[in-house]
Amino acid sequence: MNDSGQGPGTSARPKRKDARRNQQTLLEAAASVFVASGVEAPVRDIAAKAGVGMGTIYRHFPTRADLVIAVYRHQVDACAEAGPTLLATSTTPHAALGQWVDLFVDFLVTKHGLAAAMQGDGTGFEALHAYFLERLLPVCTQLLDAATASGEIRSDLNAYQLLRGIGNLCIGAESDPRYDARRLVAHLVEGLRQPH
Amino acid sequence: MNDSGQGPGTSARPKRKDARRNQQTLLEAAASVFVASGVEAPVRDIAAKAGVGMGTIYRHFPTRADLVIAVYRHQVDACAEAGPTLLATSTTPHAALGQWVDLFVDFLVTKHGLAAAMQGDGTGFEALHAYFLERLLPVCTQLLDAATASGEIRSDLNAYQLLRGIGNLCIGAESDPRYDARRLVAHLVEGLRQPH
DNA sequence: GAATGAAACGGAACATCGCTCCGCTAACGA
DNA sequence: TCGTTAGCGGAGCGATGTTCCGTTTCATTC
Repeated sequence: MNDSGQGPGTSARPKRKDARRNQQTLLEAAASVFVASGVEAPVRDIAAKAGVGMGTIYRHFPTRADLVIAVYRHQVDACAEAGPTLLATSTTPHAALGQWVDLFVDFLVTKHGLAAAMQGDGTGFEALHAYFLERLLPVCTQLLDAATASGEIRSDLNAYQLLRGIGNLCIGAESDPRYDARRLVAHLVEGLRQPH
Repeated sequence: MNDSGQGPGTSARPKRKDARRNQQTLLEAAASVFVASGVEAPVRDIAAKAGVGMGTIYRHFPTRADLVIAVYRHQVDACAEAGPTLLATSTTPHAALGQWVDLFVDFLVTKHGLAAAMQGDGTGFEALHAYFLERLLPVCTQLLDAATASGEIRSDLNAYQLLRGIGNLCIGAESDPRYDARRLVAHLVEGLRQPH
């Protein structure tokens, strides 16, 4: 089930050479523009950077969210796969959870505007939210369950709420030196130990 | 310094009767539209609801943020003033902090999109962010200092980071039944007790 | 190596925003 | 009453996401 759930944009590889090349060019251009201007950069900028027309973008990625997903798919997958690994190699489930959360936060904080887009306020990024959830919710659930079972954590918080809380805490972290999302998240995770 | 820092939009009351009436009408229309469609509702909708032209809105409130501030000024002020009161009447500073945070969260969660707008991602709501900070940062600092002095809290988190974290956690809370911002914030505040 | 059908492209065009500008209206003081 | 001018209204501008369709280019067939 590793590659079957691919969303639109990267699922069926196009037949024609130019189409495949354009898709690759677009992914690279988008990644570059995202780094420079954030995830909410104008679509025109990405098209210009890639040297293609608007229509080409929307042909390959019907939605901006699809493009964002395609760009970050590998990293999200890596984060998802790190969960079980950490659980197996860490000293305790709680330590594994902490390290995994750090991984996730590092990912979000270094992607300009990604956290904000992910929580989508009707800006057309709902698909992005759904994708993150689909990939990371099972992993987070597994880690949380393990930590709960080991008695290290006593909390009525489920994985969805934790994930969402972490995502929220990361919003705007990349553009505000006074704000340290990592520390806030650490405090939140620390709070899991106390019941209510 | 309580009323001197009033922002644009409500400071100098206009001379002409129609202008004053329009300002009042606009505030009511805006409040109504904010409830129905959220804080990010199109300016045109508010103008239509108030039965005035676009120019009239921007004459009274140079920026969308100014309008939002004007609409919620009273409630923000009430929240700010509740801080010292709670500190005086509560059993412990930590209890006061908890109650005050609950107040703040309740306010944010019941205002559609306000939390998201407040953290402003360059959508022109920076003034809103600044206003909240100006009003609430001193109060939060006072509460946090008191709780720290009483030894109930040991944390290197400053008031800005706490406020911002709370604001972030409230984003999207009003439109997602699976997400309970109050509980997340409670966990965060609980985490303040643990150093690092 | 043409011819041809379809896939893919490009960018003009449309809808929707926030916000500005300026000709016109009507409130107010003399 | 009447002139001044604060205030009004909404067309218009620039930016943005998205769609649409005529044109180009590839892959296949003869």
